[in-house]
This record gives sequence, structure tokens and C-alpha cells, in this order.
Amino acid sequence: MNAQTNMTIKEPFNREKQHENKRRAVIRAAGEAFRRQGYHNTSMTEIAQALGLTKAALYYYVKNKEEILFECHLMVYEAMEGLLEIHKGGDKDGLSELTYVFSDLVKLLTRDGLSLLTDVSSLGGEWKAGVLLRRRAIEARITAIVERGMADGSITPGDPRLTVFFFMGALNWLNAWYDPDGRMDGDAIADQFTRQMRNGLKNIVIPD
Amino acid sequence: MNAQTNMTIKEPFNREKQHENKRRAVIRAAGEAFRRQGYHNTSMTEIAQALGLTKAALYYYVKNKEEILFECHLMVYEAMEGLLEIHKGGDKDGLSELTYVFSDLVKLLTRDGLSLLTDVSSLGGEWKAGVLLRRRAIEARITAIVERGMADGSITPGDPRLTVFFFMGALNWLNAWYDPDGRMDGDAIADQFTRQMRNGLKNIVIPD
DNA sequence: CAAAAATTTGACTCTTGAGTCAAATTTATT
DNA sequence: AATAAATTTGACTCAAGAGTCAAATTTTTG
Repeated sequence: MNAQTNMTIKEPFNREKQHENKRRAVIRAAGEAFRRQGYHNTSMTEIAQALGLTKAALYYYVKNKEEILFECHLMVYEAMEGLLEIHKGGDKDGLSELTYVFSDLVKLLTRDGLSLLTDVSSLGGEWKAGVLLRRRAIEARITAIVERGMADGSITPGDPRLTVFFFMGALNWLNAWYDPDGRMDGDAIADQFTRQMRNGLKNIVIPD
Repeated sequence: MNAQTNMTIKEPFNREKQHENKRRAVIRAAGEAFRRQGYHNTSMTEIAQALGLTKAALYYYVKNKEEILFECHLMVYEAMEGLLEIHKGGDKDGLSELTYVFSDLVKLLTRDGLSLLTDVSSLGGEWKAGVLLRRRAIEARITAIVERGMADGSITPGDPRLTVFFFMGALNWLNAWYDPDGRMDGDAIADQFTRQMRNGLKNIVIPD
């Protein structure tokens, strides 16, 4: 293992890493703009300017605008799946697991520009299908937790899918009002949201 | 009051009414398309085709595409304000009023193509401001109900605005998944959503 | 039916923004 | 320094779609 070997192995890896990092930055910048102004109200030129580049340069990192939107979606979904993974398989009851998951999801979305985009229609066939598949997979995993909670008696009976749609709305609606640079604290939001979600589902006798 | 008088008074009125009705139809058709595909993925030509017309004809009823989007927003907000008006000033406590309002809101949005659009960014200055003002007015009215509920002890204490954002998300998220032609019953959705919202807010001691 | 008013259209212009590409520039390698 | 590889750019093409308008068509009215 001489210097030569080290270089031929490490250098190219670093190169790719550099490239990949810059690519990420592009997706990031685009994502923030998309969140604020929407996909179609954000031009490639704008995205480039946010990075001190020229539109043409972006195409060195990315196939086209649609791919950027796709990756934006994916980036969040990946993070969400990571969260689900972390909280999986505890011996807690359904409601408890859901509580932890939901709380972390809110925290995830109130941090560093990571945010759920809702514009799926701007993706063509293949890509759109991919995103929807991914979204449904996540919803399915959360639904499964809810179902488990209903089965173990911790969550009030009801249509599990509806149950999930209800509080997923809160997450998706975040983009419309939450300002990362504002004075609202992500953790405080997470706390109140989580309590509201949890109390809405807890299976106890609630007086009229 | 001869025939002449009747005509000069009635006819023009009817004319305008016809015109206004067709205008409404344009907004309606556009709104449905916007909901499904988004504003920018819907061309004026498509909207026209949905009505058996030509793009050019639309401009007889409407100033431009932006105006259509504006009216789409307004149409829903108007209906929502109507609902709020209906339930106003009962002697009920805050939570009760909120329950009725919310239930009716869900029903409103699961009926006849009336649906909340989220794309505000595609509106320019004046129009955008108008829509946001209207939206905030509605949120303020609902927030006021929540505040009253917290004051009279029917709703769990907390940041009222956060409280409202949470369940307003459920309404806005409806568009993403609810299919009017599907087999889900609007009333059933309203029932479960309302229960979930209400339980989430009810001010009782909830065990861990 | 004829005149007038209302409605619709075909064919057009214009702008915006995505995407391309050969050449220039910068960075790494020997 | 010279060469090669990576990165960036200016200047371009191209398509889509919004909006216009004079003329054609349809509807209403007297």
C-alpha cells in the first residue's frame, strides 16, 4: 500500500463525493425555493443564482428541473423513513410509538429547510409514480402503527387510513405557515402538535 | 308597470345573470382542474375544452388566468365565512361551536368540487395579498372560537394559533387524497375527523 | 325578417423559461 | 510549466402557453 495506491483509491472517491455534495446543495437550494414559491414559480436561473452559479452549470449536476423536484420529494421521504426505522420494534403500544414518531416528524420538518412538498402533479409519469409509491409506503407504515394501536386498545377504533390522513395534514400544512426564520420554536410546535394528535386518538372514555 | 317596464328591468338583469352563471361555470371548471393537476399544469385551453369552448372565449368572461385562480380561492373562502356566520353567537361553549363549525367545514369540502387550493404563490401582489387577507380573517375567526373555548374551560390551554393550524391542515390536505368520485362518504369523514379534532382539544384530565 | 347585441372563434403575437453546446476558465496531476 | 480533467459560462434554440383581435357566428329583439 504505497502512496500511489492510496491516491488511486481515495482521490476518485473524494472527487465523486465533492460532486455529490454540490449536487445535494443544488437540490437543497431548489427545495427551499420550491417551498417558498412553488415549483413553477421558481426558475432554474433563480436556483443557480442562489448558489452563485449560472443556469447552465446546474445541468452539470442534474438532468433537468423535474429531476430536482423528484429528489426534493425523495430527500424528505428518505428522512421520514429513517425516523420510522428508528422507532420500529419497541415493545411499546401503538399509541406510544405513534407519539414518538409524530413528534420526531414535526421536529424534522421544522429544522434546516427540510420540508414536505405537495406538488406531485408537476412530475411526469415515471417520476410521479415513484414519489406516490414512496409516499404511500410511508403512510402505510404509519397506518400500520395506528392499526396496531387499535388492536392493542391504545387507540380509539376507527378507519385507520382516515386517522392517519387527519394528522398527516398537519405536517403537510406546515409549509404554508411555518417560517424557519420566525420566532416559533420547532420543539414547542412539536410538543403541542403531538399532544393534540395523541389526545385525539387516545382510547379512553371521553365525556360529552 | 307595463310590459315595457317589466322588460327593461328584468331582461338586462337576466342577461347579466346568464353571463354571471357562465362565468361561474368557468371558475368551477378551472377549479376542478386546478385541484387535480395544479394551477400551472392546467392550460386555459384545457379549461375551455372542459366546457366545450375555445380558449379565446374564456376571455369574454374573465380577465386572465390569474383572476380565475383568485376567484377559486375566494369562492371557497366565501362559503367558509358563510358557515362561520351560521354557527356564530350560539350560547354554546367554545368547543361545541368549534365542533359544529369543523364538521360543516369538512362536509363543505367533500361536496361538489368545492375545495381549498393551496397555490397562493402563483398570484401576483394585489391578488395574493387579497387571498392571504381573507384566509387570515377566517383563521382569526376560528382562532377566536378556540380562545373562547380556552377561556370558558372547554378547550385545553395552549397556543390558539398552533391549535388551529393543526386541524386546518387536515382540511387543506383533503385535496391530496380525497376523491369525490370515490367510495368514501363525506359525512363519515366529517364524523371521524370531527371526533379526532374534538378529542384532541377537549379539556379533561387525560391519563398517560 | 332585419338590425343589433351577445358570443365564439381562428389565427396570430409575445414572453418566459427550460434545455443545449462549444468554448472558456478553473483546478488537479505529473 | 504543461497537460489533462473538471467545472462553468455565454449565447443560443425551442416549445408551451397566455393573451389579443378582427371577423364570423349565434341569439335576441322589435
